[in-house]
Amino acid sequence: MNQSIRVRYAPSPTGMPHVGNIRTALFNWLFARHHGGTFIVRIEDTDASRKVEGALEDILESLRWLGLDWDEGPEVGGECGPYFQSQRLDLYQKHARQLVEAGHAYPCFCSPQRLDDMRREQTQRKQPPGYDRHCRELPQGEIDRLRDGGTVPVVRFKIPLQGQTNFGDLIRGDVTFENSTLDDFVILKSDGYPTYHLANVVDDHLMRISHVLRADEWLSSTPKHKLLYDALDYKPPYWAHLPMILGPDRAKLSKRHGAASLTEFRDRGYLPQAMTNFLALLGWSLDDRTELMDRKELVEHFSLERVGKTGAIFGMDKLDWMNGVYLRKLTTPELTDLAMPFLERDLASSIPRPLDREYVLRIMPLLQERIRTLGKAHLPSGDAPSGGELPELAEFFFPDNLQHDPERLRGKKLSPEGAREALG
RNA sequence: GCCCCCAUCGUCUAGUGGACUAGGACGCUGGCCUUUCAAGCCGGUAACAGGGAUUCGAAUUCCCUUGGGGGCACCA
Repeated sequence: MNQSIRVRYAPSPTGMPHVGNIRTALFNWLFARHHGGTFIVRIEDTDASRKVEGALEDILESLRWLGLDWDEGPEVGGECGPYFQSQRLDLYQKHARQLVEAGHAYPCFCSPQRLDDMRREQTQRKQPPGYDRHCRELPQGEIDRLRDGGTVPVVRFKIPLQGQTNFGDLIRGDVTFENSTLDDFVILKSDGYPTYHLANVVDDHLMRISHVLRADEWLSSTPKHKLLYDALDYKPPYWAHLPMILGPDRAKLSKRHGAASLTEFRDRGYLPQAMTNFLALLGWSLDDRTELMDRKELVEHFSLERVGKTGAIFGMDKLDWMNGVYLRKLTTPELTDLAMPFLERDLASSIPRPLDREYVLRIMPLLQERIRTLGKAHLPSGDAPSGGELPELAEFFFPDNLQHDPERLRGKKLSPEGAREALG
């Protein structure tokens, strides 16, 4: 047991986790398991307004589905709890206060209106948008006056006016930012909640996180975090920014990419072992030929050194192929058990329910070698069907539905009667 | 607009100065097998973004250009 390796997956419950989010969770989990370390789940719910009902359950369910068990976090607790940031507000407030007292942060009374106007003007003049540090050097008397006047300030971090901030990244190498390009970001909002930056740094330190494995999109906020660690006199963790998973249009994965949520893949009939294997190969590889690996092999071989730097498009074709491979690895009874709920759900309604498992078991060998998913796509987004959906292929063997089939089957010689005959 | 990151087949990738006439996989495609389809097996298609530099020798090192992505909120 390596006591020093502690990593976390820190999702925000603002929606369904997509494959990019879960790939990050997977890499953290693989890294922890490979090193005999600890995998922690922490919920970053510091924005009440963006909270989505059911998102938390969806996140945990996605992790469970893939078998990514966590050692500390929701439902299991742990010595560094609570694991919901909304239950740790006093800690962040204490740290914010401490930073103000040490001269690393300051209260800012600027109104949202003023900030908005300022940004709009900067953008118009094609200047980089950023806070103008209006409140950075307010005299104490002025601060007291504004506070007494009822304005609740935010707390901003003081970025050094000169110099540069440098940090190492296990995947990217050395990265340097000019401090002049960073602005005095908010660490504590006026409602008393911390922003991501503060909460993240405070918690990673308090939870003794050794390695921060997160998506590339965070790279440009890392200098802020580094500065925060320095100001707090905390030792920063090792950073490893993972290449992003992109949509077919090469852009960051988002809601409009439809089929990206994990539970949706589950509902369409993808196997968790196929999903895990496929996701592991997005940004990581073992060598020049090994592709099919089970959970145990992935844990055994995973290493940060073999994580790439290039963003990867989430390509459905290969996932469909791989799912078919895993489907074929199952024994026929195993497959039948997994398939029954999907058939009950997706077979034409004209076929009487409940389905006869014995019959399904008999036709399954004919289906197993050609299916790619267990269910049908139900996609409003209109994704192209994979062409290997079990219910569609299985309908051929249910007489009630025969009249609809002839065109769909490429084998023209085989009659439905012949098919049933072939079954013995 | 500014800052940061990245750059090998359509896609996922191997490759860390010579073993590269650039390897594997998906996809596409030809064949075999097979009563059909599929699966399986065998084969084919297809890439080092461009330009300089370093070197006896660059996919591999450096610089520039171009391209792509990400970030720049009292969101994470």
